[in-house]
Amino acid sequence: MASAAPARRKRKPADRYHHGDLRRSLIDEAARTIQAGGVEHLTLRTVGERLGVSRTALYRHFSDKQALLAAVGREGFVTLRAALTDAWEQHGRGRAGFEAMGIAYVRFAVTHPSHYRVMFGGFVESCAKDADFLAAATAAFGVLVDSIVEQQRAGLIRRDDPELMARFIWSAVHGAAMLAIDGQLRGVDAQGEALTRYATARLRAAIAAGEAMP
Amino acid sequence: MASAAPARRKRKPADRYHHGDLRRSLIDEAARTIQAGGVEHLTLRTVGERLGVSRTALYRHFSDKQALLAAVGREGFVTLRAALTDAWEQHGRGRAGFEAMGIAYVRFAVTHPSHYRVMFGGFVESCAKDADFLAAATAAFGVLVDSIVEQQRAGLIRRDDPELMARFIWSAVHGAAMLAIDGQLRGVDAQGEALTRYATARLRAAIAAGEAMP
DNA sequence: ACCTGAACACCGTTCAAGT
DNA sequence: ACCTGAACACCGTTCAAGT
Repeated sequence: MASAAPARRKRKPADRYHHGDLRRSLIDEAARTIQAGGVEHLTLRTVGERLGVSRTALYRHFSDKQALLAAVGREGFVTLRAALTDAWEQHGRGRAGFEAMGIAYVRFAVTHPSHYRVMFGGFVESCAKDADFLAAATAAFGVLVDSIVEQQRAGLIRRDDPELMARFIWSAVHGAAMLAIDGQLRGVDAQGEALTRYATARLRAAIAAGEAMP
Repeated sequence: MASAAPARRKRKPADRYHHGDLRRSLIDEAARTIQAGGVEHLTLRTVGERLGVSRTALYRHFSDKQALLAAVGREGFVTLRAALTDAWEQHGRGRAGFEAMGIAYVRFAVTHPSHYRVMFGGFVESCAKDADFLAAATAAFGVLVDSIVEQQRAGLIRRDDPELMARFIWSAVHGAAMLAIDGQLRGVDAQGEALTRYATARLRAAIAAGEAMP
């Protein structure tokens, strides 16, 4: 990353025939490229070149470009899940924690826009194809569902179907994140902070405890 | 569209040197291809071939592929705007109309998933580049803002900043649409109907008239 | 003005061959 | 097992040339 001379690869340890952990390196390099220039700038040739490896070496570790993208997306979901869990637990697993989750979610999207697009943009064709990708996404979603169940038990929010509630909340926050990323929020509030604040406040009102709706 | 013989183009009227309205045909054909197989299946060569035209003829009408996609996306926003206006007006410009707008929105996305993705997927690079695209998107958004202002005047909903309220509502509905398109809503409710119904009901509660929040 | 055809600089992917 | 190098079938885009 910080190496200045591009054509130099003559160090002793790195020059062995077998690359240390090429799979890991490929994912990292792909993620870096995507973060820097968007998915459309990711080419297998460049990523191989940057790692000092043939452009077909990748096929030992991934079935095709899609699979590499799926792996990148999967890691995004792992990171997102960690961020959500953190927010929820650091803020007392209650109303404040729930709001913090929403803010953390949008912040993740805004700071990793291209990564976020790989996760949701449909680049991973009918995600169902990649089991790992789907599992990571489901796990991230699970954090939200769990927090909803917990709040229901504490009498903080309505007792509607937790899955349905989670989808609704996710929709709203995901939508805010997308609008922020897409630059639809021009001028003031380009980062979507005001929108996120307003959205979490209104969502709280929307799901406040009351009679259940079966 | 219904022509069976592929290699036959010898009819008298269609054989003139100048194509009738190539720009229109290009947009239509591109939209058709996208609807059928997704954006990634759109190639300029095929679209030209299908119209019986050189693959470079397109450059007389669009600066590049991006510009063609922007035109397709623009038309999507025009259609969406019409659908929203219809729903709003056909259902009495009130609470029912507002709900109908949400349902119409998700229905548009679900019935034109690939088209919807072109509009929001970031394929049109930092949409700001294409003025027509942006104008059409803003116009569609305007229908929502107008309906909010009208409902505020009628005392039906809170008097928060209409733009902010519109962004919040849009976020929620856009998010539901994306989840439905992405196939994240597997099994039951694959079309997102239950989610949309629940979302509109909860959103109504979220923005119900009350003390304003400046 | 509008369109063509050849050419250019790229892609992802395959496959026999190397170590 | 892991990687290479040449080859294949594609792209979008350009540009001189045709009508």
